[in-house]
Amino acid sequence: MTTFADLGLSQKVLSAVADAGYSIPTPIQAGAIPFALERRDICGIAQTGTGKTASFVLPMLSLLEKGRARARMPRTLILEPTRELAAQVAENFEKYGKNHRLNVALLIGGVSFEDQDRKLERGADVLICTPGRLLDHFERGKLLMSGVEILVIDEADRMLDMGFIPDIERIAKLIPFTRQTLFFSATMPPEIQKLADRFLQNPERIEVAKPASAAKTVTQRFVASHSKDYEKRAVLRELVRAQTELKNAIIFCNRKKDVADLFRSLERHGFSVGALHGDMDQRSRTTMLQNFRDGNLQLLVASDVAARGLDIPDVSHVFNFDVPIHSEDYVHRIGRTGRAGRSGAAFTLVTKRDTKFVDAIEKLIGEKVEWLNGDLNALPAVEESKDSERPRRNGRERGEKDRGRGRGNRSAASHKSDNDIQDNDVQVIEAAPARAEVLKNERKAEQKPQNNARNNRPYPANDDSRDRRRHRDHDDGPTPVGFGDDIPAFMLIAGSAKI
DNA sequence: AAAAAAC
Repeated sequence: MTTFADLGLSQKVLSAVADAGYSIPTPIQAGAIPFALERRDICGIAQTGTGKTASFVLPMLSLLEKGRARARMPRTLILEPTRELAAQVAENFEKYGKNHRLNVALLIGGVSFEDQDRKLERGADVLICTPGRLLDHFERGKLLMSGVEILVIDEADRMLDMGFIPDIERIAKLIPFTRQTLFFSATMPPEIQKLADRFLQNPERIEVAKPASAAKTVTQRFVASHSKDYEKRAVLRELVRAQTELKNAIIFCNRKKDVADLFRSLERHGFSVGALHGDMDQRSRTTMLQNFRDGNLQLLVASDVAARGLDIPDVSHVFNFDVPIHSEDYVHRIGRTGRAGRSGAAFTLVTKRDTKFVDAIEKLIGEKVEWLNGDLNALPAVEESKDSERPRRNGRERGEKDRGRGRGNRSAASHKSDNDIQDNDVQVIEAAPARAEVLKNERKAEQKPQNNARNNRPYPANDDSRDRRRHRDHDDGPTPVGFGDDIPAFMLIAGSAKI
């Protein structure tokens, strides 16, 4: 059997790999590493979860042992489609490069130029970049690409989706054509093949089988829901609470706004939850992801920025709050669970307007997905509850009224949009006649300009009350935002004070 | 019906 020692990697690399606990390379690693070490171009067709990153990081480390970087003249360049992926590759260089003295610079947007400039000035052996920030540095004259010996283009199909190809072409023109190019893509449709032909010279093509199709290890279920957001949120909460084996979960929404809304709603309902989408500031993105990885957050509400490539081991559940519009995204999303042969569960909320996307998904995965509690036809008509003649005006959960812990008239004006979300969650379940008003509120909330400070930082970065909150009884009802469990006494007296 | 990425 092939081991890492058979691939021609340097001792320094081998020892770091051994320290990380690996001895047997994955197929893409066994296939790509020997050719990469011979300075051949590579066209790798591999999905995430196949060990693709190490298949270029390890040989690059070996090759970089000869020579040193000069100021503003990086020796190698790795292009990634998202900031998180770039950061992840940088972590791989840390891990496997611990016996090396290489300068690695992570050039991504959303963070200050200063540190990045300093690293470029000092001479970077490895640049790991998102295209926009790299070109930004280049245009500011901080960077010469004429010394680049190895270029890695990762996730090429996704780069194409995201419209990065013109940037990539531009960058490639700035690098000597004598370079070595390592090109990776999860899929190889004709337009990607054309790209590969342009960037690569006599490449060695390595294609690995898809990891065991998600259908095998992931239990998939559709869950019928009415289509209003507050109804979907209620269905989701029930679904999450009903899971006995839930360790942690990613909840996908199609839109950034819905990520923010659902995050706030879940947080207010006492869940241990984080959020991740591309309009959040980079610091929050990094913190959220780290906290989720570390187990400090149980749920992560995310846009498709988290659907592919991010290495979050051991996610027990995936919930699709929205049915993805493109069926391939469904496969990527549920691929976040059931990794490495472990079992996983994926639930998708489906409303009447989603039927054609659901059909496309079933066609793509080649099987019918079971419904959890009956399909859309079994969906009861919108419930009317007994105390519907008394629509609630504040954010108190059903059954909470005797607890003396309502939010009173707090923030009636100051946190309007937050209250709208809360109220909708509650009112509509209980009070169908209040629907007209609720709809009006929802519309108002939607028209309200986005409050950036709030959206970008769904919670204060160092707020450790989250950790305590996850141990709360989840049926406790809404938590006043910003206090965690440390609620000032005066707030516990219903309706006592305006804040 | 979207998301992602530069300031």
